[in-house]
Amino acid sequence: MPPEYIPTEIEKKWQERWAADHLYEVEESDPRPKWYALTMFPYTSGDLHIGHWYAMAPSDVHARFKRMQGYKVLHPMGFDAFGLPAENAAIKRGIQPRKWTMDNVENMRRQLKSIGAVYDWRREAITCVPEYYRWTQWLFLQLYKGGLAYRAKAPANWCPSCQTVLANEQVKDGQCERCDTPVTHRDLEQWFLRITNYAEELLRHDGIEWPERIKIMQRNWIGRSEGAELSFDISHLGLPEKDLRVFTTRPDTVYGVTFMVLAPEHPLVPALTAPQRRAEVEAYVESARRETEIQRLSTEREKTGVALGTEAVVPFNGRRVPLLIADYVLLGYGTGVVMGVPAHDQRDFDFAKKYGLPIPIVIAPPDWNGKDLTEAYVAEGTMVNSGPFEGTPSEQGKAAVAEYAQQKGWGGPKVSYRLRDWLISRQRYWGAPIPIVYCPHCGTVPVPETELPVLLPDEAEFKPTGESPLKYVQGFVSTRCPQCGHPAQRETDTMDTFICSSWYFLRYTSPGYDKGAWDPERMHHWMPVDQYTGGAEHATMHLLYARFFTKALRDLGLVSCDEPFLRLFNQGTIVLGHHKMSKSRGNVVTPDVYVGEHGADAVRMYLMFLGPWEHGGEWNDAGLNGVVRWLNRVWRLALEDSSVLGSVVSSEEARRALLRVTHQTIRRVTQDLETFQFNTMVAALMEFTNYLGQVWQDRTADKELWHFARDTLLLLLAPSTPHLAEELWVRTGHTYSIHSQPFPTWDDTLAAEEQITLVIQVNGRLRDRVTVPASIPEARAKELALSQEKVQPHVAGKQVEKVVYVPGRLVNIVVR
RNA sequence: GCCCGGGUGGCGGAAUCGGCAGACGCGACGGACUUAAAAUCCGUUCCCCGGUGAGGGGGUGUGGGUUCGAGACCCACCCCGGGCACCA
Repeated sequence: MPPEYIPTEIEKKWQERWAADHLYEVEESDPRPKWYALTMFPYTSGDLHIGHWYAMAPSDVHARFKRMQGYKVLHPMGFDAFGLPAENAAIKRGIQPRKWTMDNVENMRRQLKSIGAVYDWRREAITCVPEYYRWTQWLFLQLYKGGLAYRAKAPANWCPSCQTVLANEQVKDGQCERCDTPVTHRDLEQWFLRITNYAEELLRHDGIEWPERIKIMQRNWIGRSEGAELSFDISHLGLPEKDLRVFTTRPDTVYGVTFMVLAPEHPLVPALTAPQRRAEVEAYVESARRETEIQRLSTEREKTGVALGTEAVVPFNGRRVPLLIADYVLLGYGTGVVMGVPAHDQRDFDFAKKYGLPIPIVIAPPDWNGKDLTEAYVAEGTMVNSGPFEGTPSEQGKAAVAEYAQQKGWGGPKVSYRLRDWLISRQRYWGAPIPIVYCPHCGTVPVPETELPVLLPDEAEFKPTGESPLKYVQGFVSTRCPQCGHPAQRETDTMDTFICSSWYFLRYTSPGYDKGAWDPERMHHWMPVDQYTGGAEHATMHLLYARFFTKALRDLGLVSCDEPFLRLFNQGTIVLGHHKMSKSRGNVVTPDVYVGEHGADAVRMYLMFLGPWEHGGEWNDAGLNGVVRWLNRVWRLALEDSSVLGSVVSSEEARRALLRVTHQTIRRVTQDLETFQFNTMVAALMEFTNYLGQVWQDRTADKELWHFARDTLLLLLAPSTPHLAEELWVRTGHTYSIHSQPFPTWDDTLAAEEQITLVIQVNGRLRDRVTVPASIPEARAKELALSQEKVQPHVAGKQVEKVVYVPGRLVNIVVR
């Protein structure tokens, strides 16, 4: 009787052995080619759920596969540890955020180790420890010195529940990305990073293999529009500003402008408001400010606005047009002012109808009969009532008008982006303090690098006041100006945690390095990341920020690559009750129970077998049994006493068949691993096991051949079920460790089919199948097909029109 | 509204370049072993007609089309998921 498969025992044993032998620690001096395999690090929520495993187990399998293929694989792990939940725990349960977070780290590290992954734990990075955020602050200072960080007062997205501002990327459908609370607006002095400087480069995804979907999302997010900036004269109002500039994608319609609309928050609104209009305008501005993002962005709502009582002059035709404000105009896009062309823009059309403004047609539809429009005509046409451009096709008119404007000094061609600068200030406690001091004499002064880190004080009141809790920590706020030594105050906002995760992949290359954020040589050695895996929900947040950071740091001479992540794969999400698992929602399934019962190997395998990795899906453990049963079969089969095969002389045919199936399996498994098609890889391994079971039962393999096939199975299993494979490898008389063995390679000649099933159709309908040599000549195949008994009734008495032959597949007899 | 994915048995899913639809597994049903159960092993399992056989017909969201041949390609539509959305 072979011993029983007790996963928990062997898993514990091998995990300890691998750690003791430093099996998965990688050194730069290792001469093998490098492979940097990275999985998005988890947030320190407290418990690893099955969704985390779904992200991490298959990516570890891929990393292990690369390892066996001869790469030295850097596959690090760490913790995204700053963030609001730690603060909420402090408020709710009176636990200090640091303690709450570090306890979670302890627990999650233990859970992560149970996966049996190749993580090199010496390289662990935890973003909330001073040794890490010291360099987060240092990087902020480099960006500041490079002119990429600035402070400005602007209306910011405000989450009333989180009591902090949010970046645009963190607002989804007008709601806070974290807590789904409707977002409002606040005017605050905030720190921004100039991601817009990189808009054009971020649009290009040169040299990186990313899913098309993610690239499209990023392109949509950046939102490049070509058009013109045109100026409208307001010099007659006697203000310091002599013109109002607008961005438009339709400069060809400028002769149709009949009004202009400013965003209610536009700084020129007070100056442009006529005294008799002031009360109404102020009331409107106030109501617009109070609206939530959702109300304001609703496209269903009727357009509202008020007139300022002043006018601008369209320089192209001298028309005087009224100035208005309306909340459909956004301060943050373009110049915050739009030209109203009611005939050729539906929003302007609706607005003009409501307020009784004229709607002159300046782009004639091809079949225009001179009548008024019932809706805006937004398609191409011929320019009419357009001065020197009369008769120009509108498509050409766009560039022509922009060009003309440039000559006349009324503006010119312009590209505009939807992307805004990244707002990084947060009125929260649990984050990296922004290393800035405000001095009454010297103004905004960066903290000297030698004084970093600016330590986050442990004691703070977590009252949700809308201001950073740090504001009330006197010992933190009160400081001296690094320049003049006079009493000064520290910035009390902390940084968006997405800053911390914008460079963690760089820190992994040289953990513990204390002369900089990373060791330039080691960073250069490992970067860029060869394979990144993680959820698609980060398309326009983390993935965009990390690319921006890399490019900005490259321009500051700190990073040696243009892109951080060469290849990207997005696994799907495991949901429960149609919701993403999250601790706050309370729908988490912990893997610990399954691991305790069936072992990590079975859970790893099952997660891969569920379906295509990119799909994710509803969690259901019903099929786990099947994987457990199979692994037990593998166990028993591998440990069968092969000495009983000593007398077997396998036939040449059986020999070739086993070799063929083995090599075909190596090919299938290898190709599936390379393309992340884990589910079909598992199926291939199951089929191979079934086949070997049959071979064993029939005793058709001699001992040597059996050992070859069995060992191949173990080697192919090694990335997926590392513990089981190791145990069986050693038990079958091999030397530890299977994970230092090369991955099997296949021989196409041996894998080639000798016999094929030739499908015989009549008029495309299956009538028979015959087994024939793969090399069968076309004439013979057709002849064979026509002579088949089952084919006869379907061709008898009919005219054979033609016979289609697809080599290696089928013959289709077309009859009439 | 616009832009991406996707829709295949009771379930998860497979199907290379247009060539045997349903691999692999779950579940279910039947059987072997057992005093019994668990475990294990064997068989059946898309639907309909036919006798439970031989055989035939239908079938990959719906309706058309291209083709010797369509799950895959084209057109129109329905549904589901994701992204963007008053972006001038």
